[in-house]
Formats: sequence, structure tokens, C-alpha cells
Amino acid sequence: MTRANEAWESLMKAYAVLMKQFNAEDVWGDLTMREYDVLYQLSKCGGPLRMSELNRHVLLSQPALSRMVDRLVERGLVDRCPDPGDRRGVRLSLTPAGRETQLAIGRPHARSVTRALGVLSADELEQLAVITGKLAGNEER
Amino acid sequence: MTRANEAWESLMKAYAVLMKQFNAEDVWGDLTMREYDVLYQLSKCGGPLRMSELNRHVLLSQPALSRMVDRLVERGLVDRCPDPGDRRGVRLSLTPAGRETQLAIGRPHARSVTRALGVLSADELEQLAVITGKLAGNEER
DNA sequence: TTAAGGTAGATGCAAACGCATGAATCACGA
DNA sequence: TCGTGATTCATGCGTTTGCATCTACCTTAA
Repeated sequence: MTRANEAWESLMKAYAVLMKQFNAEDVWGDLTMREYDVLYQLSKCGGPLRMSELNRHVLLSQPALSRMVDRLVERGLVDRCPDPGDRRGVRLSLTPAGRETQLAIGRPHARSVTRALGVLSADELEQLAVITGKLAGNEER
Repeated sequence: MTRANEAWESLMKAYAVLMKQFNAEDVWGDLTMREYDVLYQLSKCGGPLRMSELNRHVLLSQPALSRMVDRLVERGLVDRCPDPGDRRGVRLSLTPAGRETQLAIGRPHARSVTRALGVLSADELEQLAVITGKLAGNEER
């Protein structure tokens, strides 16, 4: 068991523990956490997002994401329109209702996150962000 | 956006990126990553495990885990027998075939993990393990 | 211009999931 | 001892997921 494997296992466990904790909280309304994640990614990225780009940030297969977007469009939370520059693709963005929903869920959830990570010092939070940033490939060349 | 929220978002992104990467690798045979995770948890914990205990380590609902164990028993990878001390519960353990399967997948996967975390220094690996350990509640009192 | 190969997203279908609930057992105070 | 509430795991059922595949469109080069 290398240090790398221990670190990864520890990360996975932390992820599982916190995800279960967040999931159990009563802030999600009639959305699932995964659906909220999609709304969040769209809210974060300002402009419209391509399906493939969004898929890179979400832990879902391409067909599953495609259908989840279907449902979110159906419910009036997401707007999907053809990309004028590439007629294969689509441009996804939040509707006003979607933005509102994202905020209504995101605010209390953000507080939960802050509370859950309250066991860490400021230095540790900084280190965690830097280290996981490297893992996600933020420093790639 | 607090530091805590940034750190959590970064952790989630690292998790998503690495999980997608690992999932794309051709080491899982006819198991899903989730099924492998169950085998791994069982292999790690030496003795037999209760369903509820196992469920604490796996990101699945209790019914989903119950049925996944069904399938693994069906396939001869897991042994499920009644707990003599508590007739509501069960004791789960790997069969020899299950242990073999876990190792056959675990070895190459462990190498992938080591490779993926190779971007981190020894100090960073150590910090990551400590910090995520705290998040998972290893230091509770 | 056009053929060949690549990329974006949608769809058919079987498998797996979560929620609500059920049956059995345990724990504990009256 | 008995009854009330909690705990453990299983099951019914509608929804969601992933895999394989499809269509449509873009790109490149001859």
C-alpha cells in the first residue's frame, strides 16, 4: 500500500461521508443532488455551455446527462438551443427559474459545506484546494 | 464564496476527473467500479461485515446495496450468512473467488492510482491523507 | 467537390437505482 | 412479561443509468 493509495482511499472516504451527509440534509427540494450539480455548473460558467463541456464536469455518462438535461428543460429550469456555430451541438444555460432554483438550494447547501469543512484550519483548507487542484489537472501544460 | 466552499468544489472536481479516468481504464473485467468497491471494502476489513456497516463505506442506498450484494452472492464472489448474534442481520465476507477477483482488479487499479497521484509530492500526499482523514471524521471526539 | 473519418448529441433497451414500505428481530421501560 | 419504538435488511415500483448504436454535422485532404 503506497502513500498515494492511502491518500486516494482517504479522499474517497471523505467524499462518501460528506456526500451522504449533504444528501441527507433537507435542502434539495424536488431536485436530486446530481440535478443540482448540473444547475450549479451552468450557473458557475456564466455563458452557455456545450453538452460535452458540461459532461466533463459532471459524473454522468453522456446519454444520462443528455436525458437529465431533457428533464430540466421540460421543467423549465434549463434552456437548450442550437449552437449557431456548430449545428451538431447545443448551448445550455439556466432559465431565470433555473437560476432562482439554483440559488435557493445553493445558499443553504453552501452553509452546510462551510460547516462540514469547519474542522479544518485555514491553512488546511488552502492546502486541500491546492492539492486537489493539482489532481484535477489545473496545472497541466 | 468561502475558502471552505472553494476547497470542497476543488475536491469534488478532482474526484470526478479521477473517477472518470479510472473508469475509462480497462481493468474492471465484468464488474462495475461500484461492485469492485464493495469487494474492496470487504477485503480490507478482514472479518465479516454487517450490511449496515458496509453501507457506511459505500455511496449507495441501503436497498441498492442489498441487491448488489444479492448479485455478488449469485455470482459466487460474496458469502452472506446469518449473524448468530443478531438474527436481523447478516455477515458478509469474500469467497475465495471473490478475493481472487478483488486482487486481480485491485493490483492494476492500484498502479493507476499511484500513477494518477504521481503529480503530488510526498509531503502533499501526506497532507492530503491527513486532511481528508479529518473530513471523514477520523478524529471525532 | 466529395469521400472518409471524427465529433456532438439523441435514442432503444436492459440493468441498476432510490423511495417508500414491509417483515423480523432487538432493546428497554412499565 | 409485555408492549412500544428502534434497528436490520428485503421487496414493490417507478425512475434513472450505462452501453451500444444511430443520425447529423464538421473537418480534412485528394
